[in-house]
Amino acid sequence: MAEYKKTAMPVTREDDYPQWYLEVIKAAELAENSDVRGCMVIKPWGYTIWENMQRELDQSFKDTGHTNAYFPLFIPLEYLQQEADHVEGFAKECAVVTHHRLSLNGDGKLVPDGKLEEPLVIRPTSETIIGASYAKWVNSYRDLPILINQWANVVRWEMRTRLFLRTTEFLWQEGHTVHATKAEATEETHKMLYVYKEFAENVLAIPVIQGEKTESERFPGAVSTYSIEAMMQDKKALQSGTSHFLGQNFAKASKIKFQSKEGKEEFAWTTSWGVSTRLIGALIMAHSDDNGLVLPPRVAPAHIVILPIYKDDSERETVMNYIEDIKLEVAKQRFFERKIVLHVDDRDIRGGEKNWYWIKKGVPLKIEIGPRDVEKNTISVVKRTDPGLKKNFILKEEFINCLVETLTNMQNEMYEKANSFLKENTYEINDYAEFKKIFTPKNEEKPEIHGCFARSHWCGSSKCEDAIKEELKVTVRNIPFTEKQCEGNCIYCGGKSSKRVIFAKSY
RNA sequence: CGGGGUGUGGCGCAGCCCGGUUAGCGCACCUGCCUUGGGAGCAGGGGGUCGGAAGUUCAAAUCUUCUCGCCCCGACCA
Repeated sequence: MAEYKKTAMPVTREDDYPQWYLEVIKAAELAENSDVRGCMVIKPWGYTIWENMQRELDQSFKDTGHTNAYFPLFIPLEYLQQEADHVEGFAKECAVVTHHRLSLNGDGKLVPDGKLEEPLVIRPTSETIIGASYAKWVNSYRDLPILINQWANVVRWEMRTRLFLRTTEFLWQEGHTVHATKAEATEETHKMLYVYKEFAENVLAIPVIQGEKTESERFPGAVSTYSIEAMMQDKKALQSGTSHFLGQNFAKASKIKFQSKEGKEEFAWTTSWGVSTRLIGALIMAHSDDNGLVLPPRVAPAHIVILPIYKDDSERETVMNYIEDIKLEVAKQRFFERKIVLHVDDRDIRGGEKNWYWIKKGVPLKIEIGPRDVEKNTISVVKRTDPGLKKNFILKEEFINCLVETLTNMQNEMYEKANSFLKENTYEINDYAEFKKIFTPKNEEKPEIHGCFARSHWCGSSKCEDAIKEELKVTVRNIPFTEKQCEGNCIYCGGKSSKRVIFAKSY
């Protein structure tokens, strides 16, 4: 079968990557901009992906001893005030509630009324409000550790927004833990980063680089911040999850104190960690192609879509009966402990249109079944991961028997493909001229896909970091755990360096 | 907050400079026929107080003033 001449997306990745990203979201019906500036409506297909992510992550959190709870959306202004760096980091992007009532004015317009004595801040993150509770709950070393997660929405008043990647309101989970010792808190920070790494790689099929953030990219108020960084198809980095070791900073701010075994009063050690709906953006940009969304089976809202083909009622009955049999067989199976979701699209629209609709939505397996298949006991199946979207006619039994294996293979292939891409676009760069060349687009007006993950030496000074950022918009994504100690010279100033870091452009 | 742009059925646009029939086109939508294994075709149909307010005029989508929204570029960011 010939390759498609035309792609389903009006623009390709090569043409205009940012535009392509928006088209994929639109075509797959993941989300849309709402009337509220900077906020998005997550549509059912997109939200189901999020639910699938939530389920997997939530299980991992439970497996590592955490439980869920819920804390208020509103934070008293004074709470936010308690930690100096935290204030500085978040103050300029906080939404503030100043009134608690609406009244009709003379013109019949609703106006805010009932001014609050103390304004309330809508949480940009919850360290302070959760800390206030923890301060009450913790008295003795016997009360520790506290291992709590919350699924919530947060608001950060951003200047410029992009669907899923940066919106004013977004959904996330934030884990907040309290420990008696520094070592235990440090361990927790790393443990949860690893949970994120495993999730990204095994469930989302996105390879990531674990590492520590530099001082300039650190969470406001944290002692150290760690991240997983993923490479998108335009070779830019996307921070996909973060874990923070907060030391005793927030414990001091919120007065989380306990009496130790030795009877001494001590401040506790805290951590926090989170991933957000941004991961959906990562998913899109890591796997999708010029025909739309491509989803790893483990988070796809549906694994299989069946398009029945018939001309009249009699054929319809034959085909639908055949499909019923397949549904029964599929219902018996599980893919990673989850029911296999099979959708039959029997809408009365043209076959071609229907066909493309599901390609754009990224369903892993698309099956067409017509009278000829019923006769021959076959089905026609197209794997979304196949670049040519080739139709394969196989026996029904073969399809049923190999279903889980097929999905597993697709999941693995997606990871391998993304991993090769990451490897092929990660270079060791030691010379600034070369560094500059690779990070400079040929077309400054509308930059083409360029750049890479550069493994380069860095002296550790934020001056060099800032200078590179200023000149090339390239930053240190993180300092990977896997980088070995090795002597070298800073890519920018030539000063001494003992380790390579990952430089890249980022979202 | 600085610089630029733009508002006309659900979406994308034309018309505006030079006021004048019933404001048009493509896509989408609805109905019928026909089709259905790679994005159909034909016929008919519904939907707009032209972002808002004031003004000029016999007459305003079109001219004037004010106002609001949105988009892009810069400083900030998971």
